[in-house]
Amino acid sequence: MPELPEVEVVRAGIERWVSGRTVAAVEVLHPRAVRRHLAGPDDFAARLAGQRLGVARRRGKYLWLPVEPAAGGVPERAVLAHLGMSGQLLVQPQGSPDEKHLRVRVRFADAAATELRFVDQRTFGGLSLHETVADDPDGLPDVIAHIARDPVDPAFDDDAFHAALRRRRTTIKRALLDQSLISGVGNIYADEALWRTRLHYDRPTATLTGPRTAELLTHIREVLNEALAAGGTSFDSLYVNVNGESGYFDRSLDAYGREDEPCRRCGTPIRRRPWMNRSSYFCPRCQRPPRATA
DNA sequence: AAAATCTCCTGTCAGC
DNA sequence: TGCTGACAGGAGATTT
Repeated sequence: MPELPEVEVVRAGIERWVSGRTVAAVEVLHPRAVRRHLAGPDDFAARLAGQRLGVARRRGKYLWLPVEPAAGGVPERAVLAHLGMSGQLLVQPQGSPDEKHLRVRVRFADAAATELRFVDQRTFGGLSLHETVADDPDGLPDVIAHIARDPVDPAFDDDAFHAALRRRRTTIKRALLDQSLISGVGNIYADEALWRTRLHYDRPTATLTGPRTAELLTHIREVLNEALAAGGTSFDSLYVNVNGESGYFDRSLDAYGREDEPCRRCGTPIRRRPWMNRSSYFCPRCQRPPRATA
């Protein structure tokens, strides 16, 4: 459920409360939470101890903390975090009761009486330590080099995105969820952006014109920025910022989760369709299905 | 080789 | 009351 706006809210909280601090000790309470760290939980904890963490960065739904190099220069390692479906990064007072699904605890070597906690009910998310892409000033972890830039990144290439859509033999919502084409968009904001653009989720990407792709990108950016301003979207208490608070963008959703409720443009009841082991919400009048799909 | 499908995981809720 | 199954769904792994 955390998509770009939710992860960005968390990133900002981590930057404020964690960046610049030095790790004292790491406690892994569930090995699955560090499974992407192939050398194992003990190695993860040992390599992190004593390291000073730099400014928190984000690409799409991934966020990371560069490990500050001892001798200056660009970072060579970074702590990568992905929230998966239900992951939370919380900054909590030391000694406050452990959360039920606490997976990793990071203590710091300073006087601030807070610690970083990774809490994850479904353990789809996790933490890991990686080498960075050579000479990357932000310390991009090598394992996410294949993740495309996200649409709020100034370096996102709109024309290249359109060319990629034309080249692909797939449908638009699949493409929006493909993080190697555009990152940060998940099921909720894909449905919202498609509704705003009046595009059906099964529209073949090869049929999109330049102006139509441009419109879609505009709406994607708008919905992401509006959600960010609202502190993110939350349907339950699973998505929270580092202080445990939920955003309120769910009140502003036009399509997602609104089955049988009237379309805010035309009044037609919003429909839900099973789609790729999840759901697609759309207005059957504003978002007409493509003519020639099988 | 690109595209589609499978799979991991735990909790909630509807229905009986 | 308690069981069952559907659903939530990101993204790497596997299959087509």
